[in-house]
Amino acid sequence: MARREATAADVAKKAGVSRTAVSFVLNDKDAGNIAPATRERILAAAQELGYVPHPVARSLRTQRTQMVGLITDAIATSPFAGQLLGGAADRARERGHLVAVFDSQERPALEAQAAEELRYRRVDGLLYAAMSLREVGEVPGVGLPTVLANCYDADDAHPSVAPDEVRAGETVADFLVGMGHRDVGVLISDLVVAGTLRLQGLRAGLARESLQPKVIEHLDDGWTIDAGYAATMRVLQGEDPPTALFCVNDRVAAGAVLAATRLGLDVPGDLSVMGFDDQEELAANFVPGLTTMALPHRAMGEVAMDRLLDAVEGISDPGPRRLLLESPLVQRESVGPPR
Amino acid sequence: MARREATAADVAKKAGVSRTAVSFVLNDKDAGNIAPATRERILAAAQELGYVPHPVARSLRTQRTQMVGLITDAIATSPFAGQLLGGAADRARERGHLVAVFDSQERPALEAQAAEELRYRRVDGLLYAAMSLREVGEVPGVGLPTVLANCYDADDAHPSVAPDEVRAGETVADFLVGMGHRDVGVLISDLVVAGTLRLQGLRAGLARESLQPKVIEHLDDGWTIDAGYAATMRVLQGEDPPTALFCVNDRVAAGAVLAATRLGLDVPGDLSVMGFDDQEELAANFVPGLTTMALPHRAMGEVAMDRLLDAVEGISDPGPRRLLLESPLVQRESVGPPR
DNA sequence: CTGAAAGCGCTTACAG
DNA sequence: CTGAAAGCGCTTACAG
Repeated sequence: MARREATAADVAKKAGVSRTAVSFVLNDKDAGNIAPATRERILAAAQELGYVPHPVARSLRTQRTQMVGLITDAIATSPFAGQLLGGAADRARERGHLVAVFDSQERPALEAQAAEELRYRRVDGLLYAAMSLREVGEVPGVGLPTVLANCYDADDAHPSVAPDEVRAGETVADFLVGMGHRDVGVLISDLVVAGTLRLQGLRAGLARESLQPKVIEHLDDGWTIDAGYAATMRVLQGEDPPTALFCVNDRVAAGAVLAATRLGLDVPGDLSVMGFDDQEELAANFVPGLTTMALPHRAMGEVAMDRLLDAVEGISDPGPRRLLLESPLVQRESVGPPR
Repeated sequence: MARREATAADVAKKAGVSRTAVSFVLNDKDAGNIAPATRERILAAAQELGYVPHPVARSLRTQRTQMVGLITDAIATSPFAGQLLGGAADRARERGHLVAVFDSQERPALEAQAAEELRYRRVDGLLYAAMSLREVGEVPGVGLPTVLANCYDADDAHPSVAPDEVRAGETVADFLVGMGHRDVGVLISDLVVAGTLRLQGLRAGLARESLQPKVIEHLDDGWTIDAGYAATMRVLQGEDPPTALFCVNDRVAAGAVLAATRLGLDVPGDLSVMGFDDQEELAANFVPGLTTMALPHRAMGEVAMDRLLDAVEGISDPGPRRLLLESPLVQRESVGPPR
């Protein structure tokens, strides 16, 4: 442990060459410059000494840290943060970059501060990840390559990756109609832009069959279990309730199932409940299991990181500024044909 | 933007001093070495040029990166990852350190690889965070200061921070007994060590009142909503069911409420349900809201990071190797007096 | 084909 | 009280 790590100089000495030669060979810049025999000698020496270039020294020289910053608004509270972050971190590691994480805890002032701190640390690029889809205002770009995940800026100044929420809404409409439903209720609030887009898609899908939502019940505050519960109670106690309920997310859907259960109704026999998000530990494990749209959280993280590293490495990005990813439908037990 | 950032040399020139003097003043090492007037001149010049020392260059010189690595086993899937990670990252930032995150995705092989990669990157220390309490085997320490959060190694080779699960179990027992319950059922599995400890605490607490668990129902597989649902169905359909159910976590408790509801029972009127974890978006928003033990996830992250940075900075740590944190009881609506 | 030298930007013994 | 110099470990134009 006290033993000093080997440096390029040690390798050079052992191989009987200059440090230049060592650097060339280890960075594969030796094309036609180093004799094959010398090359072998250097490689052997490096291997024997367990030599790996010192990344800090290299960074100082190359002006690259092989490190990107990830700024997120709510890592602490979102059930999805993990997937997006995991996807981004995995991809970064595969491409030789470290990920430094900052959580602004929904305080925008901290975001600017985080960007500044990361720029000062000389990260190579910045990834902004929002935990619920939204349009962001000013992005503190601070002159670094920047990509947005699960959010976008109004003028598409930065490349972004987000789910195709409208398309997902259409998929839900097609699915419910295909199942035989014509009376579809909606539990929603437009607090978050994703809600508006999902409803827009649902409407478009229903419209193709000359249908429209039967009731649209506004959630009290937030997309929570209890808000879904309360809204469902109102819908089911109204007259001529719908046969299917489109819920803006899985927590609201869970609340809907809970309410129906409390009223002695069977899901999906008496009421089909459609969720959204395929939330970890919730959708698959509810009783009945929730049929839902699985948002591509991990893929968003991966694709966004790829776009960012492409920019960092100067690879041109021919994709659209705002890239929309599709969501797969996950069929479980909470949706069935109407009775 | 094309403008080069100011360096210490620029500041020195502007202030008419040497780079040595600049470094001394900016690092507060000028005690009795630099004339006050000179000091002022240097500070003014630095301010004017917006000079901040280049962290990479500093790292190369000081052999410190002001960066710690956080290795976690399941950031992607745990609802708690965020709080722990957020607490740790916040504290690190306050103390001038960046946090590089690695997710091993429950593949132990990746953990060793992550530790190796982080050592290579010259992080100053390593924090291991497990998403459910467990005893870890070999910790790839790789010779760096290392602290464990929400886990510990058998021989306490590294400092660790974890919740006092036994104590929490006792608290639950006291609470339920104080509420008037004498027939307490338990929904548990010993898949995770926390379950065993919680039950141990509950037993100890009940024993003080000469009571013991009335039924102990083993969960099918995992601490999930559906497992809690199935176990509760078995308990409630048995003869002479308990008046209160101690659930090993909030998801199991949610399943218990769901099952009771499906049987037409009222919670807490007919059955009190006690959860564990105060899980984000679940405990507070279930109907009824879950009474539960709030594990100190954020505090664990903060305390673990503090212990780590103390070690990195050579501050002696007088605390116990294995530090146990208390969990507060959060009272909501799912527990009441028995009828 | 190969190596001596400069330089990335900083900190810190050391000499005055 | 102050500054010249070495050195952290690397990469890369440049000269041979």
